Amino acid sequence: MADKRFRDSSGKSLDDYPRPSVAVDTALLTVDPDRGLMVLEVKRDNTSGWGLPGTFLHPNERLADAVRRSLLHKAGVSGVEPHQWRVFDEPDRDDRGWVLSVAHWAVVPTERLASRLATQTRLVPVGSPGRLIYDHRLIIDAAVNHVRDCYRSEPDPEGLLDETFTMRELRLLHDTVLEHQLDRDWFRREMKAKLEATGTMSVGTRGRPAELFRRRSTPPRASRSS
Amino acid sequence: MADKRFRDSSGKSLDDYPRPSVAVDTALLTVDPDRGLMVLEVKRDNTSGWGLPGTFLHPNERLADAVRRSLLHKAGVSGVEPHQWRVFDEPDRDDRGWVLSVAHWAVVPTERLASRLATQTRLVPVGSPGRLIYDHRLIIDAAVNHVRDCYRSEPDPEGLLDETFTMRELRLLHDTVLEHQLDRDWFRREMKAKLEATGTMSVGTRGRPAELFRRRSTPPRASRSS
DNA sequence: CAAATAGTGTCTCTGAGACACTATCCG
DNA sequence: CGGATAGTGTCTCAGAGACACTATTTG
Repeated sequence: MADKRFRDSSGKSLDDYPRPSVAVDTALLTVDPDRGLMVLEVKRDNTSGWGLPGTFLHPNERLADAVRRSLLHKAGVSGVEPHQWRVFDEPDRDDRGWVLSVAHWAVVPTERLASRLATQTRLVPVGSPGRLIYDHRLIIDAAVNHVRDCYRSEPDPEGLLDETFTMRELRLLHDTVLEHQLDRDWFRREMKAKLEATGTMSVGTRGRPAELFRRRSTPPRASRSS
Repeated sequence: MADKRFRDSSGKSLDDYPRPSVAVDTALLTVDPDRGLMVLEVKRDNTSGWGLPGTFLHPNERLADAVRRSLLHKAGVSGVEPHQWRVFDEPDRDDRGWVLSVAHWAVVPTERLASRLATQTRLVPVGSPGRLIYDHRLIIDAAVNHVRDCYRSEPDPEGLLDETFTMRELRLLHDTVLEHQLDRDWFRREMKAKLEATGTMSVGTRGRPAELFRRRSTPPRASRSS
């Protein structure tokens, strides 16, 4: 990249142009077994209403780090692996000035939200996110589409289940994400090839014990710690 | 978006943070019937070597407009509908300072490149783009993958052919883009349902005249992002 | 034992892909 | 006419989906 090739025909270079502010906004989803996909919203300061968590990019900060910081500070949520979506660049989308927003999405197991700031945040079904500005509704919809796409063919790609799980647990999760019941036989055939058998069996479950599986040994998503 | 919700816990607001420079870089592809997918590179000022065309975002400019401007000024190419890909945000990726780059891709019919600045630009096969910096190679690869994905199921979604065309012309284009010969029968069955028949026939072609088709009347590409 | 769930075998029917045949142009 | 391409009909075989049956647990 480097060098002067960005000088335009009038000879201007890097420092001659005003710069936009850059922000990140994130649709953080989770799965409620009963209510389906849920999105986290945060109370907006000095305003009535709710919105997606976001923040301005700090100097030399990575976008993914800004996302994690905003979720931690605004919602008390950690252990997030954000996915970048797209940049919103309408010049007048923010009345404070020229602000580009890089939209992100992420999914976490519901347990990760146990620590969330109860008065500052709320979890609502993705289908009825309340009154939000245009951008934010698009981000939620894109997040939902992405997650559904992922869960159509891969076993729990976002790691919402524990390390090992039964076929039934996996299928019920996919049922919830995709909002319709998947065929039991097809699901087993399709997913078995993409999982590792552990050899051990579930105990204490109703009915015949089921074999426990684990995700194919892709290093189970780095930075999953605290 | 608006409002003070971006103030962080220390009460800082929009104007208190240094801002990054924002640039756009574009992999502009075209199809050479003999050499396959080609990418346009521009000579870099004050440096030996070639790179993808790019520019800094002007005040209040849309990203897509910056892409069009850079392609027009640096390569003499017009009529481009850019697709946004992703943001490169490594803090030290540019040695002039903190520069975010929004990568884009686009495809144009080869005729559009007739006007290009011959000494300033070159067209090279996507498989051997020469020595480029890391970012740029990724952008080219992503562009190629996107284009191939598009052409797997939809008839000439990027509008590389004229308004009407024969099945054969369409299939040869897809063959070139996908780099393997598609089955004639399958291709016809699959694509016919997604095209409009014109009723008129090709003339002057070798063999039996073929029916001319046109793309389904979707308004021929309004500004789409993402 | 009844209910619930796991695991496996098998049947069917659709649709992708392959092939074949006819039609119609150019030279 | 011969070569090339268009257009359409038909055959086959794999795989999705449905169904059935057995196994093994809990209550």
